[in-house]
Amino acid sequence: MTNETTRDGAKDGATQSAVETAYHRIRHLILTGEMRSGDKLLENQLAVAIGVSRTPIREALNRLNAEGLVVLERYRRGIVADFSLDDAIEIFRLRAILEGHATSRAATRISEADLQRLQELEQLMETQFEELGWNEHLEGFDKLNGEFHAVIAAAAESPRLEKILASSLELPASIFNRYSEPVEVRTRRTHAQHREILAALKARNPEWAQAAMNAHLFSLLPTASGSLEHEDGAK
Amino acid sequence: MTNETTRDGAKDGATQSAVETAYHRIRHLILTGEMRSGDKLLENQLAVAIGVSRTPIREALNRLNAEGLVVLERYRRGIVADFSLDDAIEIFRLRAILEGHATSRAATRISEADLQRLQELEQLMETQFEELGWNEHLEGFDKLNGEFHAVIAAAAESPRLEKILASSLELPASIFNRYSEPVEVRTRRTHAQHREILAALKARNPEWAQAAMNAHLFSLLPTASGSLEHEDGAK
DNA sequence: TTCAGAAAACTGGTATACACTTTTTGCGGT
DNA sequence: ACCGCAAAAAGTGTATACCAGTTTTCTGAA
Repeated sequence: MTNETTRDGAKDGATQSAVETAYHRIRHLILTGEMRSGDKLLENQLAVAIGVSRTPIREALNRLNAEGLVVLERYRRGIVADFSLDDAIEIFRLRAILEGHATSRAATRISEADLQRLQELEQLMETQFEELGWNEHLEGFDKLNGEFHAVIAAAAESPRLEKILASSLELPASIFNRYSEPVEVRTRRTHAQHREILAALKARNPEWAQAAMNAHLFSLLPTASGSLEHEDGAK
Repeated sequence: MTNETTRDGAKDGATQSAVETAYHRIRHLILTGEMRSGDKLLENQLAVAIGVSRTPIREALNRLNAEGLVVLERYRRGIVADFSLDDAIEIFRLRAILEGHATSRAATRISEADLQRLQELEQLMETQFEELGWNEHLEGFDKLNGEFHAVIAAAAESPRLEKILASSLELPASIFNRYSEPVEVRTRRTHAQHREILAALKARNPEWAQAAMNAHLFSLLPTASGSLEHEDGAK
């Protein structure tokens, strides 16, 4: 995306460290599906491709390994992780629990500015969808959708919760699409659900907000249902 | 501890990698309180102390940073993280949610052998307590208690959940003791609670097991209560 | 084709060097 | 004594080279 040939090139204030660059680049390759499950991640190759030395590449790969996006085994070259249906189910179950909790907390803490931003983001997603149709809106949609959920996670004011959601429970888009219902059927529902979450947050109603978020997440991966029943056993 | 002068020296099967060694050593220093909040972590110093080069030390520090035990900022030397009361509350809240869920799942999945092991562990904790009294039993207790919770987490058969519990929600013992009730008051209650959790697991009752685990965790940090009420709003 | 053994490729780790920052030190002025 | 501030020292971030231990690929014979 950036036109740098050698190293940083950002004339902007804070130059990113080499690890950060490498980390984000590789992560992006995996999450967008440019690299698929099982693809080889060679340190030297990545080093020249990204324009840094092996050292920061190794750190980046280790981070991605810890996040579960890359599989590293001693003396073996790294490969892009594979996600079974069970993995996807597990991820969505945990996301439901944690993001539900986050949304509940956010309901009583979120600022007016963030509410505004959420509305704006949902608006953008909907107009983009109208303009671009079903398949071409995906790239932009993922980014906006990601920010939508990230704003809520941040509003929960629980730094560890936010970090876990951002770093341990990601699923590459390509994998998600493989297991989820087709775009055509989920898109409209997603917009409606986002609006409901937003309404619940505006109403400052934690229970509603949590329920709406849970419904949203479970609907994305139908196979993952049948567990929230357990959740209220704690009563 | 080991008498190695240069490198590995373990004649045992799988020699640990240098990063693993460094990671576990430093982590141990922090969790046991041998290093306290704010203490400096110098790469060179650790390198010679542990007997590896700077490279694996850096990887270890990065991991500990991701886990929240160490604070790293660019060009600044690392320091042992500080945990405020709010941090402790957050950690216990998240542990309650996640470990509660894990216990619920474990109830329907745990093997007889693991149940046996749990009983054994609890037995050990109680006899050690009888023999050693209140203060001297702590070192051993922490280890046994850790395994008790780890066995349950593993029995939930949710690898990401297990990893999160093991790596993102740890609190150094010294910090825990600062914020928790004094040992004298919590020890006996803990044993009773462990027994109840065990009973619920044996009864294969997910709701009971989850509730018992939640009660256990919240009782350890009284200040963290007042949030589970929200949890069943999802009904 | 299949398989074993040799060759190549790759990772994990060490050592060294150097740019860029932070941290400490020391000095001059008040 | 205390401040401010510049110079020196210490420390991290990255590059590079090199080697040992493994895995992966290649090659040639059965």
